[in-house]
Amino acid sequence: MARAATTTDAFNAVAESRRRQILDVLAGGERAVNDLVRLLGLPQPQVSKHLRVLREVGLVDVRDEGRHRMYRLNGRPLRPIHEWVKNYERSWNERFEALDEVLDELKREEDSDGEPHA
Amino acid sequence: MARAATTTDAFNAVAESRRRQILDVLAGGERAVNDLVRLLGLPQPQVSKHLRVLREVGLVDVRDEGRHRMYRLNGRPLRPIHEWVKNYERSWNERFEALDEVLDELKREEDSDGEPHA
DNA sequence: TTGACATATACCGATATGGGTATATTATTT
DNA sequence: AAATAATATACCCATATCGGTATATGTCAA
Repeated sequence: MARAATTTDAFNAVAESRRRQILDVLAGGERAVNDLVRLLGLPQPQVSKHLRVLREVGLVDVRDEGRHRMYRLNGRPLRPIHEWVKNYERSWNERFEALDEVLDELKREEDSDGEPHA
Repeated sequence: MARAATTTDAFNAVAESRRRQILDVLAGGERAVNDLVRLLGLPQPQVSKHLRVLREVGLVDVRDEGRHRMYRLNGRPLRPIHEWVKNYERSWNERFEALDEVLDELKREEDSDGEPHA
């Protein structure tokens, strides 16, 4: 087996920064493909391919409008990411890190227990 | 170019669910590799390889303790993920989605403006 | 020193990827 | 119907991946 398909997960789909950029643009409202092409400065086929991935994981919805295809954000599949990562929020708090260092200190003392304080 | 290296980002590193599992275990405290092997039921080489990736993106720290290597969580690199994804939080709120539908409704009416109501 | 334990790495295979370029598909205007 | 615009897809390539298995490295014990 190789790496999990990009279409497996929102996790995998969103690992690509271009796709995050696309979502960031769409967060400002519906857009046609060419708008995205212009705004992101990417070749059109790439944009279409990224949009396909995003669509397959449900992160965007499409709507036909004349000869345009309007893509719209659907953030729902991002929820599991948020749920997962938010549990780690405290781990980058300063207070937590301070506590962490204290624990390190204690651990170090414990390690050198009984040895002379060189 | 192929897909971005797993060691590029926390985004990429964490796209793999096994690595998320490892972090979840380490959230409970420092662990030796074999502990992780037992707890996750994965072959040891795989665990070591995943730990390498996590180390390279700074998500874990290592400490030598005798013939054990103790791995510890460092959540800091997850912060950008949290920062990014939290901006989409409102997009899966029910209220927001309700608003969204209203806008759809308006858009549809606008589209059929002037045409006979078939 | 020898042996046992803990961990890391090397190697192999299959696979999906992202980028590029060309072309197909579909819709619109004239 | 023909030309044009908007978008999707088909190919090709190079590459890093994960899984598996074997082995190297390092540390402690007897």
